[in-house]
Amino acid sequence: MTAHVTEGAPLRLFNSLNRKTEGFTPMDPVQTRIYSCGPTVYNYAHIGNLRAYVFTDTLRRTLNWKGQAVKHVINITDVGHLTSDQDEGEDKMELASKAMERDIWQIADHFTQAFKNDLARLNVLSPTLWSTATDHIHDMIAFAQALEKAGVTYELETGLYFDTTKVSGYGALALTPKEGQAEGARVERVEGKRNPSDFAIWRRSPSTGKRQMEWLSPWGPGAPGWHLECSVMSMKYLGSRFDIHTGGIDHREIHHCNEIAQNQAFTGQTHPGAHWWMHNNFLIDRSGKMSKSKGEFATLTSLVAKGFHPLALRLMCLSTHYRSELEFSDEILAGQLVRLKRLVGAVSALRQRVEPAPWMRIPAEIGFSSGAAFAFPRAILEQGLPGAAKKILSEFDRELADDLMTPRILPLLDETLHGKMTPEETLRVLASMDLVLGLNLFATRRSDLVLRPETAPLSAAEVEVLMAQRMQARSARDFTAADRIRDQLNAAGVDIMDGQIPPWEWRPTLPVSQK
RNA sequence: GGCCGGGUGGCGAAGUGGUCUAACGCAGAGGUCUGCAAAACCUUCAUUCGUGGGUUCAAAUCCCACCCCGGCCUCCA
Repeated sequence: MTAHVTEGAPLRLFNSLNRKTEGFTPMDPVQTRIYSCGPTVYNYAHIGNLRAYVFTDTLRRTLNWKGQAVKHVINITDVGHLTSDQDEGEDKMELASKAMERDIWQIADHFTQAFKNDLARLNVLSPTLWSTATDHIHDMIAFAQALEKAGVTYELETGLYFDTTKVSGYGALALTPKEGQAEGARVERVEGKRNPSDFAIWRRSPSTGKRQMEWLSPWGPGAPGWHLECSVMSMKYLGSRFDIHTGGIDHREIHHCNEIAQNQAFTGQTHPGAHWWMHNNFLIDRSGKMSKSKGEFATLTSLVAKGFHPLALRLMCLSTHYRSELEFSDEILAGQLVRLKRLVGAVSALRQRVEPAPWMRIPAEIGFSSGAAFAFPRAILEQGLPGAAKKILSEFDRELADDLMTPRILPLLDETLHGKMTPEETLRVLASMDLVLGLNLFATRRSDLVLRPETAPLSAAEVEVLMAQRMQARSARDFTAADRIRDQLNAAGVDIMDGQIPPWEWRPTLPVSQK
């Protein structure tokens, strides 16, 4: 086999460290190492959480598409962290455990599975490795001991703390001056902390009670600080220096600064660990349903219950650059679903006109990838394509290479469909693009995207009965009766499409019901 | 309060000095098709870029002020 590197525009990625878009050069010429901050599994992921993994997946697929294999690690935080700095020391995991009347390990397992299931529904490829925090407690203790030995820690009643003045350039990633921050403005101070930015490495269990999750340590029974696990697990699996660390933009100012400080103290070097620190922006819901603390938030499951297919959310995420805020509403999502239905419908129509061929196996095979480059599948798909196809693919490549400009890539799908290529050429171009977009255009039929809203007043069987009655009326040219049934079905959230297969479909539920 | 980022058509969203009378999608409008619709397809849809000043031959893009929105300073994607 020839080289793994595929020709194309040089990949440029935005690095939060210097807030600049830089040319990407992997440390290992054929494999890129990526670590993504994963969820704390004390509740279901809301759709804003999920945006982060669609971003990470797009990054990873882009590297694969451009010829890089990836070693991708996502962590699962199954250790509870404080809901507040109150002394009770109740943490999210413990609270969930009480609320659901199940032990904390069951809680973690339940929400871990739910999270992985959400990612699968969004067609997010599995990472090379899932890394669970509780599997690495002793690694964390050893790491914390090393920090202690390096002289960057101090002990308080509440645990072991990191002295952020002991590393040079603390907080550089945050771009904020250490002075002028209003410590205590919104937070209860931890008594004895030397600097406002100091953070816990090990949280000692309160003397008043035992946590469900606690471990013995040189600092007494307790639990590791949240920032510790990412340093430990990324270093364990990807080495003390790796290529890219991703996370939500809310991690940029604190969590990742702390992680960098730990990495620097541990290695005794100024290198932050990862070369690129990349952050996705938030998904904004003006209706205020993105706040877990208010108890109500949109999950993928709640969208499905309204009749929205998960891939519509994926398309929605891709319609905006990952560093921009994305406005969310059911209406916007409904628009994305329409767009996706049209794309899938167009692909299906083209497939009717093309003889089955070996290359058609490629889209499905990608789903099993745990990090391999897409050089081979791309070569198969793109072999012998005409100049027009090469041109549009190179534009696709150019936009993708420019810090993952997915919003400028989506129009190329339409351009490809409207182009002058043969059906097979068109499909092969789309298949190659979909290796990155992950919209699953080839394995999905329009009817797969149509889900019955839970609030629908009719069952599918009841709809079929009414459809048959309407068909009978139409045959008898009794259009008054036929239209009455159609009105009834429309009111029940069913759209009728005579002459199509299938001849009707569910419409997602929108807040203010409209057609 | 401090520090970041943003405000582009009905909605989402590209565009950061001239090719912008501003990509693309959704919605809307007109058309083809249809018993009529729907779906699909075709056409159309911002002389204008939060507000007010300024710089420049030239600004959505640079500068200043103001208004609004988001993030971080606490766990959070």
